[in-house]
Amino acid sequence: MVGTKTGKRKGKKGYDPSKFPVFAVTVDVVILTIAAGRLQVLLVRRGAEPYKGRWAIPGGFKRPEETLQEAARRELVEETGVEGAGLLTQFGAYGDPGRDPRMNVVSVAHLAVLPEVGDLITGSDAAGAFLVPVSEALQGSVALAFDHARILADAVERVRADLDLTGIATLFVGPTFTLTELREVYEAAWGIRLDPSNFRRRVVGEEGWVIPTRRRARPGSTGGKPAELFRAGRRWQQGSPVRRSRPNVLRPGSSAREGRRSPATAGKRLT
Amino acid sequence: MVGTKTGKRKGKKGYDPSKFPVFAVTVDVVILTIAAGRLQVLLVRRGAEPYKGRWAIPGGFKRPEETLQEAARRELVEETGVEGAGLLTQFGAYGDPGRDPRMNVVSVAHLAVLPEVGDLITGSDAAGAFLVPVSEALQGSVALAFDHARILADAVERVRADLDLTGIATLFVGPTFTLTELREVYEAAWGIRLDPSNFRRRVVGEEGWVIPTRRRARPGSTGGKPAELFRAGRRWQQGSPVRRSRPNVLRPGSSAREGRRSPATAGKRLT
DNA sequence: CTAATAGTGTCTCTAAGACAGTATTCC
DNA sequence: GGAATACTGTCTTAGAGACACTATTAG
Repeated sequence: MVGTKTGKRKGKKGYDPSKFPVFAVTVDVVILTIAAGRLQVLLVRRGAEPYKGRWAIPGGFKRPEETLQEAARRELVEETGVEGAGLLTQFGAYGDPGRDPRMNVVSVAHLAVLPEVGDLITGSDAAGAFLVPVSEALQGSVALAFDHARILADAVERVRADLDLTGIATLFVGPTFTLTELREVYEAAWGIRLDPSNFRRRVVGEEGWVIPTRRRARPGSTGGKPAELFRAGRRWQQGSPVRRSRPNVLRPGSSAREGRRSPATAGKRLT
Repeated sequence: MVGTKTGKRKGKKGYDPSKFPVFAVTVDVVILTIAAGRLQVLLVRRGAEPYKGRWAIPGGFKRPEETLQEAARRELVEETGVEGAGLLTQFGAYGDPGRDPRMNVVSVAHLAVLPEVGDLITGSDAAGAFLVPVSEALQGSVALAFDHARILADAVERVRADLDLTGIATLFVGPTFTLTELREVYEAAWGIRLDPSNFRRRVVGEEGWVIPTRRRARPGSTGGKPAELFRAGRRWQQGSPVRRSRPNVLRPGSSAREGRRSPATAGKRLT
């Protein structure tokens, strides 16, 4: 319990500016990607207590001479070997008392989105890094350390909201992509089906979202017409062409759990 | 420079778990309210350096035995006398090196929304608390300490986004309110005009948003029909009935600065 | 009375969604 | 050839916005 080497309280009015409680500050990085049509998270397995036998979100101590984002990027490389994560969005700070039994620590959590994770290394104090489906990590079939389940849940909530509001969807796909790949980002993250033709009209029918390359993707082993390859346009900096349809909550005559809407293929839950 | 009493680095692989850099952790609270039809922020004026002559967002040191939210609530009361801020949303952590010249500090910023601030006290180390229009604070006519201008800007951005996605609008109004009061929340925060009749239809025309009390508000000194008073319904827990119209960015033939849309009273910029 | 604010009714138009049909590949 | 995937075109409908009109107050 190193963190209890705190400053002393001074009277009832607060703290003397030169005496204050000290904390460790860590940066955690939730790395999300889509593989096999599912949202996956990169977790590390650590040997030492109190992590033993549990999975953790990669992270480590912030240093005074670096920003939070720089610290996140450094820890990411050190622990997992993942480099060049284009965007690191900070989405929450976690400081409940006792969340780490070893010390007083506040963790600042970041979200990184990648088209794919490369070769995973075994970092300094990580006994291994692996991709795990988000659904499994959240449903408890994968045991997470400390409050990391809550952090992961918040990260997923954030990415779902950001798909509505930002161009984060394009970070899940590579430099060129097919419209099906892009559509599957929304489908995997939101857990819904989107009509391919309506999706195409929304994205291609307006300038600035996607720029056609003159190339086509090779069909998979099951055949099919080769899909056109696009690059992301500048407009993603302003938002997203696709919006999550407003869920039919609290409608009289339909339960929130199973909304019975007559016009609805989109917004339909996946099974 | 108290914070430089850091732990020592160990080799090139990271930190020894028992030796780590120590930080002060502060919680800052951006208190927003609407007064005179404008979004206003509660700022404190502090006497001592390096604050001297500058305004600051209220806040103070987190203690190890409390959560971040508890710390925010405590500091809020101590510094401004504001109590019962229903909701404290955390929206960011700030840890750039040197952002506070006195020590290594990471600040976790919170957003509080109130229908009105009561009597403002002069807290422990605050030389006074005052309401300041957000526009003035952001345009620099009010000098803010450290990186507080950026924190405030992030807070405003967050509340704007939350108006779309959450029931935060109801926190700006009292336990009962008129539809005009509610509409003015969106108008003040988004800086747009909304059509009163369409706003009414959207909010009243669907169950669960507002519950009529049988009372009416007294008109102002300029007369007018007395407005019906409502309570907030449960549905605000799921979202908002009103959505910001998608800004017409990058449309061919219209600049982002002055979109010339034929059908548009709503979404029109305020002057 | 007039000015001001609250509230109703109705029209138009856009964009989302449903879905039938065509094109091009793999096996 | 058939199955699978990509893409096009069209119809329907919900909802946003515009706006004319009525209702009720202060002065």
